[in-house]
Amino acid sequence: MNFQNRKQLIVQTVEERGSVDVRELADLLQTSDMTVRRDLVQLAAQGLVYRTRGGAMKVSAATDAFRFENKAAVNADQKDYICQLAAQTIQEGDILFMDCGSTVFRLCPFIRNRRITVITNSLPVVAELINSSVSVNLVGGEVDKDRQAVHGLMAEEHIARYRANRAFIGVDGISLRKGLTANSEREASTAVAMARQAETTYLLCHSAKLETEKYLYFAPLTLFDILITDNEARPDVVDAYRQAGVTVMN
Amino acid sequence: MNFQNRKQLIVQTVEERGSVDVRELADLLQTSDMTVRRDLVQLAAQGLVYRTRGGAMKVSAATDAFRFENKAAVNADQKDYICQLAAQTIQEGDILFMDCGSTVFRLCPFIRNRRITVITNSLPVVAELINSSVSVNLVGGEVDKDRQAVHGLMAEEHIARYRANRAFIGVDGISLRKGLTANSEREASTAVAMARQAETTYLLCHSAKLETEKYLYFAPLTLFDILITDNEARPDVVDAYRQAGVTVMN
DNA sequence: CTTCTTTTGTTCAAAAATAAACAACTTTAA
DNA sequence: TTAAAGTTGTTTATTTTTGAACAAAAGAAG
Repeated sequence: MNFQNRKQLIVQTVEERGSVDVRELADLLQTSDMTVRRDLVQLAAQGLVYRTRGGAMKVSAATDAFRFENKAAVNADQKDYICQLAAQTIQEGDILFMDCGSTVFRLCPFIRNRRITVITNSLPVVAELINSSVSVNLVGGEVDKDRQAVHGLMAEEHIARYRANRAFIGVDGISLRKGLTANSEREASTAVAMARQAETTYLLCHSAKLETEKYLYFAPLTLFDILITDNEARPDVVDAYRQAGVTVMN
Repeated sequence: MNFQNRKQLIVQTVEERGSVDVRELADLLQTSDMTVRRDLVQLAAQGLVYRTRGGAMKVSAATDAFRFENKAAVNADQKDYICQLAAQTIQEGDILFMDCGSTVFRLCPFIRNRRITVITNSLPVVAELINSSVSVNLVGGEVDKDRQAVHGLMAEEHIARYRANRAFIGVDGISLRKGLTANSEREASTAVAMARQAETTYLLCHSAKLETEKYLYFAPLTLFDILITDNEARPDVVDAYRQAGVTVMN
C-alpha cells in the first residue's frame, strides 16, 4: 500500500462519509497515524480534502450552495408520492424537461440511477443530479436568486431549441374555471416554453393546490396532458377534473 | 519472455487490477525487480501506466481525482493576489465574462459588492455570487460534472449572443513558443468564445503556469489583451513576455 | 486562568525502493 | 567462431518512505 493507493482510498472515504478521523483512516489503511497525517497534509495542500483537527472533511462542492430544502420539505410525503408516480412513466433514454418547482425537485432521487437526459432551469435540480447517472443540460439565461433558477428570453430561446419526450412542470394554482395560474411571470413562461417542446407534459400538483387561483393566469388546462396529484386529493374534485376531460393520475 | 511480451502483460495487469507492485510483477513475469522497474520507466514515459513508488497504477485512477473543488484551494494566496489586481480594473456597470478556471473562481469575493453583471459557465461562480449584488447570467448547455461547468455547442452559441466589457479567463498552460494550451478541449473552446466577445480579455495565470505546455494547443497569445500573474513570477520570464509584446500586470 | 488531554510537528533510525555500476548472458553480424 | 551490442541479474550506494519518540501547540475541562 503506497502513497498513491492510500491517497485514492482516503479521498474516496472522505467523499463517502463526509468526514473521518486520523484513527479510522490508520485502521482502514493498516498504517500508522503519522503516515495518515502526512498524507492528509499533502491532500489538503492539493485541495482534495479539508484538514480538520483529528481528521479530515470533504471539501464541500460549490453546488451544495443550491438547496431549497425549505420549500421542498413541505408536504414531503405527498410530493414524494406524486414523484413516484411520475418516475414510473419514465423510460431509459428519455429526454426530460424539469422546471424549477419544488415538487418537481423531489423527482430527483427517483431518477438518479436512470440513463436519461434532463434539461432543466433549476439550480437545485442540477446540484442533485450532477453526481448521478443522469446527463444534465442546463438552460442558460438570467439567474433568479429567489427561485434559484434561470429565466428570461435567452432561457426560452434555449428551451425552444430542444425537443423532449416528457416535461415535468409545477404550478402555483390550478382551477377548472381559470386554468393555470402562478405567482411569478418568469416561472410561468419557462413552464410554457417547456410544455410546448415536449411530447407529453405532466403537471405535478399537490392536492392542496387543486382549485386554488393565484394572481397571474398563464395557460389553459390544455397546456398539459396528464395531471399527477397525491392520494389525499378529494375524490369529487378529481372527478370534476376527469369530467372536464383532464387525465388524472393519483 | 522479451520486452514486448512483458510490456503487454504489465499494461494488461495494471488495467485489470488498477495498481500493482513491482514485486508482484516480477513474480508474474518470472524476472527480476530491476527489469520490472526498467520496463515501468519505459511504459510510464509512453504514458501507458502511471508510475508510483513500489509499483504502477492505471493512468485514469491516478488522474481522475482532479476535479474542480480540488483546485480552488491550491496556491490560494497567489491566486488571491492575482484576483485583487483583476478586481481593480473593474468598473461599476461593467458586463464581465468569467470562465470556469479555478483562479477566476477566486475573483468572486472581490466583486461581491459591485454593481456589475457577470456572465459565466461556472457553477461554483454562480453559487458564490447568487447572494450578492452582482447580477448573474448563466451560460446554458451540457453540464460537465468534473469541471462543474457548462460547455458545448449551445454554450458557445449563447456566449456569442452577448458582448462584454471584460473577459476573465484561465488557462492550463502558457508559453511564448506554443501560446495557450489546455487539458480540456471543452474548457478551451468556451474560453475562446468569451474572449471573442469581450472588449478586453484578461488572462489570470498563476506564475507556476508560465512557460508550461499542456497537450492541447487552442489559441495564440494574441487571444488575450492583458496577462495578470502573481508577484512570485520570475522577473526574467515576465521580461521575456513583455519583450514579446504582451502586457503583463503583476 | 490553569491543568489536563489530545493532536500535531519534528527529529531520528529503520526499512523499503530506486538508481548506478558491473558482471553474465544472449543475440547479431561479420 | 568471435567480437560487438544489447539485455538481464546482482551487488552496492543513494534516496525516499515509514514509524517511534518526544516536545510544542491547541482544545477541553475544571
